[in-house]
Amino acid sequence: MRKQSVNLESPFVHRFVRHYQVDEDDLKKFHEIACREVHCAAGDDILKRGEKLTQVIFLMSGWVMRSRYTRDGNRQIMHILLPSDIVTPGVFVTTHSDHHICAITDSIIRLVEPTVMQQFFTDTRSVAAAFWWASQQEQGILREQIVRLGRRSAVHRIAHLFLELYQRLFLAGLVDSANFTIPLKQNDIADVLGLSNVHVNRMLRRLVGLGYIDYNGTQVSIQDLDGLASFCDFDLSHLHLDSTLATAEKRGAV
Amino acid sequence: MRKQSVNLESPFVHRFVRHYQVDEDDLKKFHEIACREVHCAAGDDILKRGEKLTQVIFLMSGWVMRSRYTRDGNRQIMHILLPSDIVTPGVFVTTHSDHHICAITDSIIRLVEPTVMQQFFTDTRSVAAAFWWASQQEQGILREQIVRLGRRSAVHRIAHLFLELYQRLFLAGLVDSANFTIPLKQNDIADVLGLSNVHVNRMLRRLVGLGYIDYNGTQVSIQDLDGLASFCDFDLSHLHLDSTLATAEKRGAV
DNA sequence: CGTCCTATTGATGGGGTTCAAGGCGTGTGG
DNA sequence: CCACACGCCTTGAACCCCATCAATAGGACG
Repeated sequence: MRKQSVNLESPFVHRFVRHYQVDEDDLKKFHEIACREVHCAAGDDILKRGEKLTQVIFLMSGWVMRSRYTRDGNRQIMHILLPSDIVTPGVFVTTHSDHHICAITDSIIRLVEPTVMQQFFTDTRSVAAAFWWASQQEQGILREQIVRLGRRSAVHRIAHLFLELYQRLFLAGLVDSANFTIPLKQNDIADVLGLSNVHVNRMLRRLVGLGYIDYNGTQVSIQDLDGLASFCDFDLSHLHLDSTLATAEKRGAV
Repeated sequence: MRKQSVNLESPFVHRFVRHYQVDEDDLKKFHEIACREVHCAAGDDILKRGEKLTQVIFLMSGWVMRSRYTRDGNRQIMHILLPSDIVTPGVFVTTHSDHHICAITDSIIRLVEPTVMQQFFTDTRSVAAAFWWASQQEQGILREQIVRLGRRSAVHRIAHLFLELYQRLFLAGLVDSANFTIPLKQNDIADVLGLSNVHVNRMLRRLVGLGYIDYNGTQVSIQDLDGLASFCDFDLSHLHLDSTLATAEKRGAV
């Protein structure tokens, strides 16, 4: 994994300072918190279904996924975690995980003791609020995923997913122009979107054919951001951004 | 809406005291909290998409839903709220709602000022933890909904949904035996499960034909709980119950 | 230079949608 | 008290999106 674009600062700083009203100095304290940093290789399980986790986990770099398997062996990827996301389902209550959490790429995660975390949250309320906001974002993304699966066609699902990933990478400061490296195989995309890998392939070809994106298997380049957003009925209200900030910057970045 | 079964105590008490380690006296304080109680009629909007809500809302009685509409007018019901659920997407951070919240049946909701709520949570940590747990449950349910939509067939989706609703009603003490009143039209079920109303009708008939359930449009009666659970690959780990308590009581209740 | 993994493309079939018509119960007004 | 309307359920028929099966191609890697 080579570094993408200008990412000298932590994705947390980018997301929470630039896109939420958190004081940069407060957030810096988060990086000095007592923790254990762990490097995961692509494919590593971070937390298996049924395991009980006693630490709060944050994703510093790399892509991670939450998934479930049905009895007949089909996989559903429910959510994709990007740098600056909270990996642990619950920050306070640690229950047995109801799903797998697995590294898609090589990743770096940070493990924090719940007591440390709670102390930090009481000391630094602004950051606590920011993580609340992040958790609201994840819920919004989950709900959007439900709409995608329930009421959108295959082409639209793919386009919609790409726009969401792009937007979230943008929030974390991991892309500047409208293209990004996607570490998902077509098979993975299929398992995110409830489709077959074959059909994902065909619809990807169609999106390219329509001129909306370029795609070569590892790199997604969105040719027509607004056009694609309109094509697949994408909007970003579920990310709970202040005003239209992100949209404005998004346009600026094209 | 006539009262269902033995529901003399609050659904909150039933859910959090009987199925979570909350002290009953602590939880009683929740019912004495400063609040405004509002009665909603079936069909009333509680919160429209885009509106900003400044109060924390709890559902005391009735069924409520979260939904979204796509550009072409299709509705996706993302989540169904039952008594004892938290209606407000976030307890602390109040953002603009990214979805509609609407009463399915006549309902009673309780509005609490965020400051009051925060004070209550700091005073009564055990209840704060319980609501954290509830919020984790909702996330688990959302993820389960994603699996349902992405990787299950129509019959299985319906069966799976019915079992989940039953289980949640059971947690809130709103059912005793394995049947319950379902206020959802077949059209609503279709919009929960990403199907057409026509196909929902046919698959409901099939479930009845297979002997798994009885269904007359308003009443669902599960004939073979374990058989149905096995049929549609249902398990309740996403509800984060302590041990197999609920399963045991479920069996006892049949 | 073979092996493995992923992408790609064709052919076939099925689960589910869509369109359309009819039935049934309930309420409502003449 | 009947007639009509309306909402919801039900059933049939045609069609289509997408899954499945299968075979080929194209790297990456040892």
